[in-house]
Amino acid sequence: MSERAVGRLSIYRRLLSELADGGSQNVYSHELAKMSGFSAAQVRRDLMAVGYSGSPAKGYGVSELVESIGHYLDDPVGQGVALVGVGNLGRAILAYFSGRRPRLAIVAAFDNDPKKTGRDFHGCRCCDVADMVTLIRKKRIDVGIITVPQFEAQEVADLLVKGGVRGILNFAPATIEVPERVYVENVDITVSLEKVAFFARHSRPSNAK
Amino acid sequence: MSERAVGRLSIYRRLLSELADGGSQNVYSHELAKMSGFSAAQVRRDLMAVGYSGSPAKGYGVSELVESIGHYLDDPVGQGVALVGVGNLGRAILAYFSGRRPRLAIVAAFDNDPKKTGRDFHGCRCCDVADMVTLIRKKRIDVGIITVPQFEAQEVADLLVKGGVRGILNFAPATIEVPERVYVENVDITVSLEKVAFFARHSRPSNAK
DNA sequence: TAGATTGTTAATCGATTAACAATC
DNA sequence: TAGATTGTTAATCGATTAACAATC
Repeated sequence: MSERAVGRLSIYRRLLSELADGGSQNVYSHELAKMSGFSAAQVRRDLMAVGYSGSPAKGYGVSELVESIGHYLDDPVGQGVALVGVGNLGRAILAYFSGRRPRLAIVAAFDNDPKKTGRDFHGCRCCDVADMVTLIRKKRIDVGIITVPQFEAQEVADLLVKGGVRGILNFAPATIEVPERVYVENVDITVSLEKVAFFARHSRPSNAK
Repeated sequence: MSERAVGRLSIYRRLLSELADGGSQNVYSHELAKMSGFSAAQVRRDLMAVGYSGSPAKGYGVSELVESIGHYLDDPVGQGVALVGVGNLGRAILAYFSGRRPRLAIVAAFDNDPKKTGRDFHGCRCCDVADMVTLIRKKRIDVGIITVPQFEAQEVADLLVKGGVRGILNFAPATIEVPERVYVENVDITVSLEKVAFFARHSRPSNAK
């Protein structure tokens, strides 16, 4: 499955959860298409991939579909996440994920500022970066989030990899080098803003992501 | 030019600036390839697109290339940016962009919390959302950044569009509807984290973005 | 010149879209 | 049945990669 497809599944899940909260039982592909901005054919192909079948009469069952996507995306046991760098951005992410996904929870936060270590941030204890490798191993953490300044990112990535993390979400504006087996997703806010500024001036491409 | 290509140009510019700071005069495509993670052929094609030619003998001139990319990406007059939602994430972005890009500066911040309005955050005055449309028009703001909670995003987007913004960078986990002429880029942290978690477990695709 | 790099075209690859038979 | 929707294949589209002549 492609990176983009996984991203779309994640979006469908959010939309379906909202529908479920609103009391909807069933949904058609063209309705999900309207809400998500993707084509109806795209939606059908994606849902087919998760192994849940709809019916021409009723479309897709909302709650069953949420469950199927969960089966597909989530680890059955659950994956622990470590966040490194408890600045404004780090705290924003901690606040947002607090208690939201039991199967993908931020279970440890790290910083090297003694004013922050030992304290709790949005229900997550902040530990010293010096203890990171040990704690990642102990808590069997699988995913790391880097929210430190640019020139500390590589060092943090090395420690995460040393601890055994297999995926990294990197918010630092830096290209980090990791072994091939480790998956890295870069979220570079400068890049995103410059893209928006550019296409605000030029006639944009399709735009529906 | 494609969305991805613009993103790559933004990354090249950051890398080239770092090279210039380090005193480098020239750079070869394969060196930029190594640093960025893209292929050398890709780098050459991208640089060709901005209209700057290298030479087989010396490669590309670092400072000239930074300038050429700037000519291509940046508006000659400069574009103003408005940020809406001065929470942790909003403040992180304000701090990061403060004084960084003169041609793409955040010139106004908005919130509806009276505890925040009237104060300065990282050199940017926070105004009331009620004054947003007027101020966007007055300051000729071109780009909006949405860092408000999920269910306020559409309302904020409507106001940004009403003010005349042509591009929106949306950090809220919500699909916002805007007129076709407005370019929207969504940065959904949940989607990114779920992607990383998924590919941490499965053998990832190419991974070089 | 020889060797490496650039600019540019052709081939490949993958993802999206369109079309349509099967299904309720 | 008729009509709409789903599942699935074929056609299209675009971007990336590979190849190579031109250049220093």
